Amino acid sequence: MRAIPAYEQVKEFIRTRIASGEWRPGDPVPSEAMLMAQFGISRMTVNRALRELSAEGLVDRVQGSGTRVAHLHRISSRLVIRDIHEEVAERGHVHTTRVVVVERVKASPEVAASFQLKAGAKVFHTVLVHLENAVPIQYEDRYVNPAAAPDYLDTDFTRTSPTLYLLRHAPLTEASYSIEACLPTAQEARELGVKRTDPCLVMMRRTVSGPHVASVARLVYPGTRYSFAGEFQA
Amino acid sequence: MRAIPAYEQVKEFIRTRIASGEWRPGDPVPSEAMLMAQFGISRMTVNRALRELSAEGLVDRVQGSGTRVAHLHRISSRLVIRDIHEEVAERGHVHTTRVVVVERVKASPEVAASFQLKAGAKVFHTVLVHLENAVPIQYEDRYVNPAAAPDYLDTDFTRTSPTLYLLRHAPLTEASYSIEACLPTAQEARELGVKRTDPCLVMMRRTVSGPHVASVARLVYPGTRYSFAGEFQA
DNA sequence: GAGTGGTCTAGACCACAGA
DNA sequence: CTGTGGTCTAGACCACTCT
Repeated sequence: MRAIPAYEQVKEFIRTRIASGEWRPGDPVPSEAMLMAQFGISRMTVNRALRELSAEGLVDRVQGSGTRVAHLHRISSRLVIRDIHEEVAERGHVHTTRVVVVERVKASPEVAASFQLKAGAKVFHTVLVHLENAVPIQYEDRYVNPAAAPDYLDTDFTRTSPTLYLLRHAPLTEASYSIEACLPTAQEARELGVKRTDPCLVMMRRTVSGPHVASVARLVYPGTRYSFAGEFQA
Repeated sequence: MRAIPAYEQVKEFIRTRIASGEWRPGDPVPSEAMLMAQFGISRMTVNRALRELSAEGLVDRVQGSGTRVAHLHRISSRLVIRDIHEEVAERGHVHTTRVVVVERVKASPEVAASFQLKAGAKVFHTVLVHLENAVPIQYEDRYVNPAAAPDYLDTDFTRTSPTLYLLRHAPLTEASYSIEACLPTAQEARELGVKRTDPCLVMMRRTVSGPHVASVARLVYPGTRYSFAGEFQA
């Protein structure tokens, strides 16, 4: 049994008033001095509560002026890079992997450019199909920079997914992605067991680890079996 | 000219060591007592620095045990609800709107359920097509809860987008979304000027404002003309 | 000048982990 | 038990806004 910290009580007090609509965007929030008196706590504690609410985007604070309920012009959500094995396991399902290609190849001009390497430099290339309860849900076509993960090809991809391997051996420092709707290529359709006319979600992802571009991946999800979902919380 | 706060200096000190790879995931971070001595500052200040790094996901703290560099199992990115007019304008392009349907209708059972209203309750319904430089980029089919925005239908949707109107009149408190790849319906294909076999990104979005579910929208983007993109930063 | 928030200190008590 | 982080206080000085 733990007491709820004072700063949490202050945050909760303010949060509920904003959520209920009692305090509307632009309205002033009681000053630190007010809240000190009202809750009978020290200013550092009130300050922490308000500072955290500000970091969460619920209030705007202006030195010399005061604290107001923020205008939620943009509410935002977190989209996370997760290991697909973990994601499937979390749904209580069985994840398996079919290995299609594992090779060391000369980089095409496009791939070389992504890695900032010379054209023709050797890179690692894997193509895997991820299955959830034996149904294909992701086609993963990935190039890996040997400088970032020299032993990548030694991995048993049926036991350790590329994402997990890379998270462990080439800690992420930065990444970028895009999500599109596309039709699958002939090979993708065949491996995923869908028709060439079935729309798919395609995520292109580029990850950076320290000084290296570590990996460039094309992840194809059958549109009929997968969606990205999330919640926004103010 | 402002001095950099002490807690920021501590954060920066730790951040650079993590980013450079000098401290790897799982490695211990100096304890609060160590950092107090090293920087010659009080514990509250060190504590603030470490607490904020923890909130940012860069370190993990365990009471009684210590602070360690976090394993970036999941790096995350912000996906933002934005007004499409603003988004197009930011690209330096011209945004226009074609109004297809503006009506007050009895809610279907599904829509009523979303709004937690009785089946057959009256709701607002709009269908718009958003164009970027005269090319359709979004088909917006939206239901709005009259309780959350009673004057919604009076809006001139060629001048104020539904998203903007709702952000102003029904401040967001919560939202959820999903993104899928689908083929467009016959009407969507016609309005967007794409073939029925052209894959589209479909975002379903549900927004909550105070006590009400404010709006449920189906946003259809031609896959050939649009993608969601973003960056991840640790 | 009065009121606001931004930062900082030097203590304190507590809960928890690990040897 | 020692060392860790979690919380809190009662002051303090400063920078800023608004009138």
